[in-house]
Formats: sequence, structure tokens, C-alpha cells
Amino acid sequence: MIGTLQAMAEPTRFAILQLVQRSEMSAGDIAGNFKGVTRPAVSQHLGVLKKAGLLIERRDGTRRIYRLSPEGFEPIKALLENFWDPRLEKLKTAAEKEEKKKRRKP
Amino acid sequence: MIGTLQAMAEPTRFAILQLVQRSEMSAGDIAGNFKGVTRPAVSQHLGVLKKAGLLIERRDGTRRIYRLSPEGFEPIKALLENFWDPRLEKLKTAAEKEEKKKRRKP
DNA sequence: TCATTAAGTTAGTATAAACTTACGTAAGTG
DNA sequence: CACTTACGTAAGTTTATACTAACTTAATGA
Repeated sequence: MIGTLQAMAEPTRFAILQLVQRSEMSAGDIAGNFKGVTRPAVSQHLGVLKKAGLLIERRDGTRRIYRLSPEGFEPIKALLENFWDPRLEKLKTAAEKEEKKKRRKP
Repeated sequence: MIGTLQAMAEPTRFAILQLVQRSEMSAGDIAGNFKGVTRPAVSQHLGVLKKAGLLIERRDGTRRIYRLSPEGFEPIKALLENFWDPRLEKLKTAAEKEEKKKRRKP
């Protein structure tokens, strides 16, 4: 779960996610968007992102097309939303207490 | 902005954020929750989180009390929400196109 | 089939980041 | 004032990870 965050936190990988966010792209085109980063390096980053479940790979001839996998973000979504808005957590724990109360004396 | 993500993505630091999420804690109490991580190491992590704007430090005698800074998460919030729900991005760009259209021939 | 294109893989290296030990400091307490 | 508590800081070491260069594979086309 934290692995998802670690995968996203690397600058080149985050840039890749943003690139692919609008429309799917081939590995070569993705690599073409970076100067100072070799193609094999980009390929390795793509591997990390795919393994983390953030990218989906599709093959088209000799090319590999990558697109975002929105579902891959789900596991950390809830976790992070607690940080944006801590009230959600408080509400949640309050709701849990209510549940317990009700179960004790119904 | 990516720095915020990098700060969060380290496992010990993420655990610290979760600890402090419910209620503020002293540096010592935070460190007490980790075995296998020395107090100075925790102290350094606290420094990173503070620098990233995710923690607020308050002093109470010789102790330092840390609490979450929800505002610190704001910069990456919008960015990440585009990943959870790519439709938001599409809507946004569509809206921008509409804006340009209107500005061209009013 | 040989060549070409597009991409992944491997092994080794370089660098950044996390850790440890030792020390320093500020705010109480007897 | 010495002593303790609660920390942070600094220097050096270890470890993880991002990188490069060289190589391999897979699909296609002449």
C-alpha cells in the first residue's frame, strides 16, 4: 500500500503518470519526452509503475502502449483522504463508537 | 510538490503521520512507538515532515509536540485526485476549451 | 531468412537517503 | 549550580535505488 506511494514519489515516474494521464502512449514516445533520462531507465520506471498497479500495458505489434490504471490508486485514496480532511477520520471513529453502543444495549 | 509525496512515501514517516493523525504527540512518545528505529532517526524523520509542511511543532517545556498540518497536503490533493478520477481532468480540459471558444468570438 | 524497429533485461556503478553513535543544548528540578 | 529530561544535530557508515552500457528478445517486413 505504501509501495504505491513509493512508486509515485519518484520524480520521473510521477512525470510518466502525468504524461499518460491524458492519453495512452508507447514506451518510446514516453521516453522521448525526457532528456537526461535514457530509454532503458524509463523502461525500468515503467516496470515499477506497472508492478505497483498504476499502469496497464497493452501490446501493438512491436510496441507497448501504456495507460493509467485508475483502480491502482484506490488502495491509497481512502488513506490519503484522511490526511486532507482529518474530520473524516473523527466522524468515522465517532460512527464506530455509536455502532458499539447500539450493539451493547439493543 | 513532489517533495510532499517523497516525504510521505517513506514507511517510517508514513507511520508517524498516521500516529499523529488522531491526536498530537511528543517526539519521545512517537519514537516510543517504533522498535528497530532509534530516537535520533525518528527525530530526523520529524524534521523532514516538518520541512515538507506536513507537521506542526509546538513546544511545551523541554518537550516538542507534533501535530498534523492538514493544509500541508493541499498542494498534492488536487494533483492526486486527477489520478483517482481521470474524468475530472477531462472535464477540466473540456472546460478550458469552452473558455477559449468564448474568448475567440464574443 | 536476414535486417530493422521497439522495447525489456542484466550486471555493475554511482549517488542519495536513512541509519547509528556520539555530542550538544534548552528547559526544568533538587 | 549540578543534574536530569527531552530533544535536536553532526559526522560517518550502510543500504537502497536510480542509472548506464551492453545485451537479448519479439514482431514485422523486404
